[in-house]
Amino acid sequence: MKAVGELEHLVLLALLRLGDSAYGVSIRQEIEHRTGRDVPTGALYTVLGRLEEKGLVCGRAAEVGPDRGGRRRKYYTLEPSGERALAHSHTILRKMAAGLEKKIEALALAAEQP
Amino acid sequence: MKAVGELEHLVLLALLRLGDSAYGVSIRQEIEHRTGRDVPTGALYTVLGRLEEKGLVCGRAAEVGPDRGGRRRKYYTLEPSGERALAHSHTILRKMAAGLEKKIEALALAAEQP
DNA sequence: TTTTTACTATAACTATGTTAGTTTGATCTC
DNA sequence: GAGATCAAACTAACATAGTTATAGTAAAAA
Repeated sequence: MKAVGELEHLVLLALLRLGDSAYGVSIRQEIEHRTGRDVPTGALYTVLGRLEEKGLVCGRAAEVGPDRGGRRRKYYTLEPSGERALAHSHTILRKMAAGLEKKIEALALAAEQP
Repeated sequence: MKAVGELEHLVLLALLRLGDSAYGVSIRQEIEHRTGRDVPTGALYTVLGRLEEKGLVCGRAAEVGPDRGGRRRKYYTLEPSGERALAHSHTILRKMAAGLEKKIEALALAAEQP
């Protein structure tokens, strides 16, 4: 099985987290608020489109628009193949980092210092 | 700070693990044995080259050749900026996956079933 | 009817990953 | 000492993933 890219990985995690309420804006916020990683909106929609093409996620337009103004949301959910891809990539990284957690945490702390 | 790619991430983790003894072949084996992810040798050398260009790792040719036959090894070590990049990418992923470990493990187990 | 709000979309580009080889330099066998 | 063969690094061309800058859609508010 193929491993997904870095941003794809984050988006799949966001979908797992958000469940029913995952659409462009909420996905973006979830990633940015939780990790601080900037996700340009264009980047997000292109990866969502590619994940959909690959059959890893499924997107459907909402019945009604947002509370005030605005285009219809498009909600995304994980497909079984998306769950597998996520689990696969996650597992590879976990295995490779196993036992290094302390070291990596020390590096992260060191990087914060002036 | 920029996040590194998926294979770059794995290579940086391998360097942290292997310390002094990291060169093309040992890096490849470390990743494959530990995770099962296939790393074509060509792919590995191109990412090592690119990580070196970016200043995240430092490569030096070994003084002597291998035990029997063969071209000189080129040993790689992490530069401070490489340690920071690794810690950064690792932390983003960790934050995004925090609290989902059980769910992801369940998905991984489900994927193994027939 | 113009502006503002809330959202999705995309083309063109840059960066990362892969494939299918080639090259280098040593040692072994004859 | 002329291949064979081993251990390793390298490369060009291609494929996939990520980013930028910008545009489009649809509704409510002014």
